[in-house]
Amino acid sequence: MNSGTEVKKTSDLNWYKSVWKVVSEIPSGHVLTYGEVARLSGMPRAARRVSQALRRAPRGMNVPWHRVINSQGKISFPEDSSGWVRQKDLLEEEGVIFLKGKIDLEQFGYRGAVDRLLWGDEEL
DNA sequence: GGGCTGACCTACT
DNA sequence: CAGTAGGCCAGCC
Repeated sequence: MNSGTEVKKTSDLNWYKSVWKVVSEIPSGHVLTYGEVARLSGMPRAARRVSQALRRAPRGMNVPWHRVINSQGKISFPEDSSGWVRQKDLLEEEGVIFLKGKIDLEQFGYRGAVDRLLWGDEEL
């Protein structure tokens, strides 16, 4: 039999797949934070790892990486980078609104979407 | 094996 | 609301 060290590697790859799946489930016009994706993937403390998983995502999978932002409601790229512009453009095309460079997570985040489904727009 | 890095998070000031 | 500090996890040198 093989040693247990190889199992760990498989486990990591398996987790990456979970991340890609979770991100792919994000509906258009909505966003999730890295922390939420990490939690939904079964590793609440691995928010940092999510960014790396997204970078390693295969092109053919069509993972909507742009729908993942940081907990401040902002894009986690440097503002002078092309990635920042690209992500902002993609989100705005889906109807996401930037206010002072930030996205209102109560409105476009997962929690906000659920709240509107349950309560409507009254408690805004 | 030790230390640095990163598309991060939370808590505190 | 903005800035700082400590913590977390895995990949890379």
